[in-house]
Amino acid sequence: MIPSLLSGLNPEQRAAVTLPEQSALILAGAGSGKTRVLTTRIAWLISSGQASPQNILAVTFTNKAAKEMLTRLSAMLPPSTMLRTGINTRGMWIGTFHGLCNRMLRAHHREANLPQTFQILDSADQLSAIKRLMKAMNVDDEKYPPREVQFFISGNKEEGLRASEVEAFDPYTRRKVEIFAEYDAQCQREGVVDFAELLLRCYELLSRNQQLREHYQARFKHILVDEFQDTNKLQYQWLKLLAGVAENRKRLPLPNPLPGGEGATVSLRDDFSTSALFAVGDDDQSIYAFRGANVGNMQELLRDFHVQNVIKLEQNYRSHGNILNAANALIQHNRSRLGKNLWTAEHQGEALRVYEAPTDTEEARFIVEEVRQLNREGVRLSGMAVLYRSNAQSRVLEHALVSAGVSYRVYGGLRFFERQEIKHALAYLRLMQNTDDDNALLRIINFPTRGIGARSIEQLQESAKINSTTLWDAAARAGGKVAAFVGLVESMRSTCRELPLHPQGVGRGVPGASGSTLPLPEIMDHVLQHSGLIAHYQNETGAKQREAQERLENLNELINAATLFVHENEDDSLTAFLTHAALEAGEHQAGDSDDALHLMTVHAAKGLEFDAVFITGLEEGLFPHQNSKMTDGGLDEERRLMYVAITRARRRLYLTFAQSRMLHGQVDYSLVSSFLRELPDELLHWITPRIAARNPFTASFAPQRDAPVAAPVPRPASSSGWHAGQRVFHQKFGEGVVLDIKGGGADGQVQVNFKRAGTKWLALEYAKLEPL
DNA sequence: AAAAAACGCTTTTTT
DNA sequence: AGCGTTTTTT
Repeated sequence: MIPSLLSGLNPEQRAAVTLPEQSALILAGAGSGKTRVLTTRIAWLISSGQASPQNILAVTFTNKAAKEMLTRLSAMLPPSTMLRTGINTRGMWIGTFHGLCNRMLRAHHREANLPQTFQILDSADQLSAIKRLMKAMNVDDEKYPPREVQFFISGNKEEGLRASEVEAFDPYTRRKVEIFAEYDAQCQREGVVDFAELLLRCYELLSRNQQLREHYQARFKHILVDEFQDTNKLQYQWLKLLAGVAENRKRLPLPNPLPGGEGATVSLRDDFSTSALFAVGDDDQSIYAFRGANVGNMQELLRDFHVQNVIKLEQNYRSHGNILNAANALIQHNRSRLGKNLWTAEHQGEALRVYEAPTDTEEARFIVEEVRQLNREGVRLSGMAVLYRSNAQSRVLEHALVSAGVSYRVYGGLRFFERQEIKHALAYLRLMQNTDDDNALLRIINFPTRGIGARSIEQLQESAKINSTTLWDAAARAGGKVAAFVGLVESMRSTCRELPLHPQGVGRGVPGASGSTLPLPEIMDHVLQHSGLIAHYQNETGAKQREAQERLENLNELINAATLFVHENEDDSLTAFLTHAALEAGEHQAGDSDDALHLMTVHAAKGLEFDAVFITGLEEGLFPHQNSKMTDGGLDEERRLMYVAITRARRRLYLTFAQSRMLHGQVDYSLVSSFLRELPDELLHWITPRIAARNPFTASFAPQRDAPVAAPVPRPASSSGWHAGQRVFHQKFGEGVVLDIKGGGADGQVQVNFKRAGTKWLALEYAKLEPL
């Protein structure tokens, strides 16, 4: 049985899977069988009797990854085994950091000082809560942009800091700290937690409650972490705490000298942690530094856990040689890597195809053509992916795909549970369940409109403030239309009867709330009908009718989602569903079975693979993104992103870019991405003429001149010898592209986007621009 | 109070 | 360009 688990693994993979019960770091390159190693490790621990499912805690970054791990595990631990030894996957805890923390907080909500039915704020909810608070505090939102405050709060929480712990040396920061503190107080009053709070609260729960901490430390002897390079400081602290590592060396120096003195022979693991941490990651695929991921955790891990076992998985099973070589060549431009080079036993395969389009529309058209051609040649649509840096780029692609009749699916972007109509519907449910949720109340008190205007709402807020109660309590004391609203929610609540507060056991799934509750889909249906949401959209006419129709379909889909949820989950309570909606906003997708082309951002593509991949918009300023150049190490992160993109492809890879692109409502002209230039020439096959070898004056997009032979150095003293989109060279600033021209003649100016120096206005008279 | 129009702001990536 | 917010109109 065990041999069969290990068969087919290469020596390194096998070594990783069968490591002794110690902490380890597995440096797993793209396509090196990372997930396989992780799941096989778990299966091996269990089937060799070293651990029972209860001893396993596995952390992933996406719900999708968690699900896949579970699926693979059930396949690895055959049913017969499961029956004979009573093994199933139930005892394991597998999920995202947020999911696992949520689970712990629900189980110990009392100890964590939370209502059992606490709600989770997504980023948008959080932002509106902050805006509301700032208004109440009379904070100038010009001086303190709510987005920045949100970033400040979440950023600090992800560093493990509460407002009281943030160091503020200037008045500006001090004010933000005040808002931070007030915000937390407001969340506490309203019984809601944001994403970062889930983690921080769980961390604090474990660190303050010795009994609980020891319970979980004793239980989870094996902690396995996927995508370890993406963990932030707080997540790492959480892992250390759970694994029984002294969480803060500064305050809590390491374990007392061992009995027997320095040379005592006690196993290392017992010294530094109570559990074995098995971390799998790839520093080259760290692409979430922008939201606090700390690659440095890999180094810390080696130290804190005294890791002796570092195993590199460098054999790639996914891509052809040329693709890997390109990836390797690119990533070598990054400094401070742990060092790793992928290789493959596969043949070189074909060269990477490079295409330069005059416009983004043309780029899209080309891609669609190639997709169709490949499809005719037998490549399934679902085996191909079009990747882009930012979501905004999908529009043009979608347009081209629609007109060509190619079926496609966009991943990410506007998520199902983030649509307005869905959030409205969920807000009713949230309010019914937790009347303290002011966010939810404000969202729906006048939607659909029921004659409660800004004035009345202000009065409610006043009254709530004076009596220091929630808005709901204030509303309950009001009369007129507000009273009618309160009555409406009350009546919906009593019909659905989610009232009984069912106790939740430690670490156990919660069965649906006793028989007194209406089934979830019926609750949903009832609320949609009686809240007036359905009627509201049905009554929509004119220009908005189409949109309303779509919203109605989405609301209908919400009922389907609830039905599906009830079927798939043991805990089918309303709370569980609302949690699902907040934590897995992107999971719900209809029509999974169709063969459709994949459209997604590069970020979203991590962990996936395709026969053919298109990396689009390879333009300086877009990919690498302009903003990345402002931040330290930003360009390196962009390069890792490109590395991720390249390594998604199995057999064929297209790299495309456009000279001009409609972005934010105006046409942008950019140079080709520097990443493209970092790839070795011999790996590239230019479908359009290669840039470096081309004479710009003969290229299709170059200015058409009447006398191309004359004037080798055109001094544009005369009117517009320049046009937007033209490539130029400047003595000091180097290469650039003309963006705009102001005036003609001697005092004319041109705006140029320089590759190195950014965008500048130059006087034509002095700037000796040369065409390129 | 609701709808329409004007304004202006952003717009990288996401659990 | 699209979206959310604010102002104006009905």
